[in-house]
Amino acid sequence: MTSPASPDGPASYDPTDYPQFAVTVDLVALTVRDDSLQALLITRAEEPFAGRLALPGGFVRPDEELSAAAIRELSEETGLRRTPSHLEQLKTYGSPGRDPRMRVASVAYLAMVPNPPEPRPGGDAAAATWVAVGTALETGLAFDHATILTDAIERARGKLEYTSLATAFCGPEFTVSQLRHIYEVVWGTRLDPRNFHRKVTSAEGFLLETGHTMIDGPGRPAALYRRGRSTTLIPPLTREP
Amino acid sequence: MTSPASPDGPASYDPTDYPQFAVTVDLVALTVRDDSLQALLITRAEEPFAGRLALPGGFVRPDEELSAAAIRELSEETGLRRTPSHLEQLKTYGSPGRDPRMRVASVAYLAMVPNPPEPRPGGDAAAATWVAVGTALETGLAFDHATILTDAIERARGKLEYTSLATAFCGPEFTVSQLRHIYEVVWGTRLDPRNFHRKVTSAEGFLLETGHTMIDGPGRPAALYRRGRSTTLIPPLTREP
DNA sequence: CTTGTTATCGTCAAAATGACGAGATAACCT
DNA sequence: AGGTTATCTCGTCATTTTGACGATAACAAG
Repeated sequence: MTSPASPDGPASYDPTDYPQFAVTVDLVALTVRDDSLQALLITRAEEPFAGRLALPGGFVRPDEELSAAAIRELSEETGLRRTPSHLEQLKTYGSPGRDPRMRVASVAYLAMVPNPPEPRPGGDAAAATWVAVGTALETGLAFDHATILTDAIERARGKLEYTSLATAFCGPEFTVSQLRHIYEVVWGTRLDPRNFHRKVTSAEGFLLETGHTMIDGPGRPAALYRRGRSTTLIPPLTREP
Repeated sequence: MTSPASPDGPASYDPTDYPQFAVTVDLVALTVRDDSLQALLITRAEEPFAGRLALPGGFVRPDEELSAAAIRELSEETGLRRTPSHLEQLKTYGSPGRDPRMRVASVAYLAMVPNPPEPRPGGDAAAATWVAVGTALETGLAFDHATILTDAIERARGKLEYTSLATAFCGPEFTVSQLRHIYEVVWGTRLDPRNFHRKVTSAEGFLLETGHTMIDGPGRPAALYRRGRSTTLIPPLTREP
C-alpha cells in the first residue's frame, strides 16, 4: 500500500504517519407503525455486544459514496425492499473508545420509511425488526447507538416543524389525517384536526391535490394529496400548545 | 497492526479486509467583519492545489476526539487565539475522488468567531486570512471546499431563524443593533430596527439585560445584553419579507 | 442650541392562531 | 331503514402576532 503523494502539513508524511481509521455507516431508519415511532434494529450476532440490539450498518467500501453505503447496508442488513423516501446524513460519531476493536468513524444516516412491510419471516436478515424507539432506548443498544438514536429522534422532531419531512413517513398519496397522525406520533402530542387541516392546505407548495378521495373506516372520505415541491414549510408548525 | 477482534459482518474479516481511511477535520470559521460574512481560509503550500485557498483542517490523531481535532486545527493552522463561541459538526464529506492522494473522510465543523483580531502579521500561520464568503466562492477553493463552505453558509442562515446562533457572532455583551447587524449581513437583507427590537426583547429567555449601556457613534446609547439560556428562538424570525 | 443619528416605545391595520361550531358523508348497530 | 357515531372539511370569532411606520429619547458634532 503506497500513497501517491504526501499529505500536506508541517512535515512530510508517509502512509503510516497518519492514523488509519475504519469508516462505517450506521442507519437510523424510522417509521410510524401502530401509533408509535419505530426504528429498524438488528440483533448483533458477534462480540462485542452479541445478542444486543443495534443499528444496522457496516464498512464503507473503498470506492463507495457514503450515501451509497448507507443505502446498501440498509437493504443488505435488514432485507428491507422498500426504498426510504428520505435519506439524510445525521452526524458522525468518532470518539476514540466507541468501538473496543479499532478506531472507527461512523457516519450516521437518518432514513424515513413509509408503510414498512411486516418483519421478514425468514431470509438471511431475519434479525431485523421494527422496535418502538422508547422501548429501544430503555432496552439498551450496542455501542453508542442509543446516543445516535436519540440524536436522530431529536432531528426528526425538529425538522417536522419547518420542513415537509413528515410527508416522507407517508406513501406517495396520503390524507391530511394520515399526515397529522405522523405529527402526533412523532411529537407525542394531540393536534386540532381543523386547525391542522387549515395550516397544511394553505401552506404554499406543501400539498398537491390529486382529485381522488379515500375511505378509511367510518366518516367522510378524505381527499388524497401528494407532496408539493416546497421542501420548507412556511409558516412553520409549532409543537408547544 | 493487529485487530483484537473481527468486525461483524456476513463473513470474518482480518484488518486488511476492511478499507483504510484517512479521517480529517475541515473547519468553516465564520465571522462578520466590515459588513460582510467572512470565512477563515489558508493558502495551501503544497500540491495538490498549491497556492489555492482552502479551509483549515488536518488529520485526526489516533486518540483524539473529532471536536478536539477541530479546535486544535483551528488554532494550529490559523494562529487564531480567540476561542470560537460556537462549534458544531456540519457534515462529513467522503466521496471517493475528493482527494487525489487517498481515500479521505473529512468531518466538517462550523465555528462562529466574534470580533476576530486582524490577520496575523507574521508568525507561522501568516497564511490564514478572513475572506468574504462571496469572494471565496468566486475565487475557487481547493478540493470540494466550495461545497462545504456553501453548506456551512446555508446552515448558518437557516439556524439564525430559530436558534440563538446569531449571538455567537457577537461578544459576551452586545446591543440589539449589533445583533440585528449580524442578521442583516448573514441574510443579506434589511430588517426594520423597531420590529426587530420588539421581537428579540420579547422572546422568552433569549436576551438578558445587563443594566449597562454603550455608546457607539452618534445617537442614543444602546442597552447591552447578554445571551439568555434558551438556545431556541420562539417565535422564530423570518427572512422573507 | 440646532442638526443629525441611533435607540426605544407606541399605534394601527392586516394576517395568523387557537378554540370551537356545524354540515357532509361514511360505517355500524339495532 | 333509521338512528348513532365517527371522520373530513368549511366557517366563525376572539386573541395574538406581524409588518409598517409615527413619535420620543438621548447622544455627538458643528
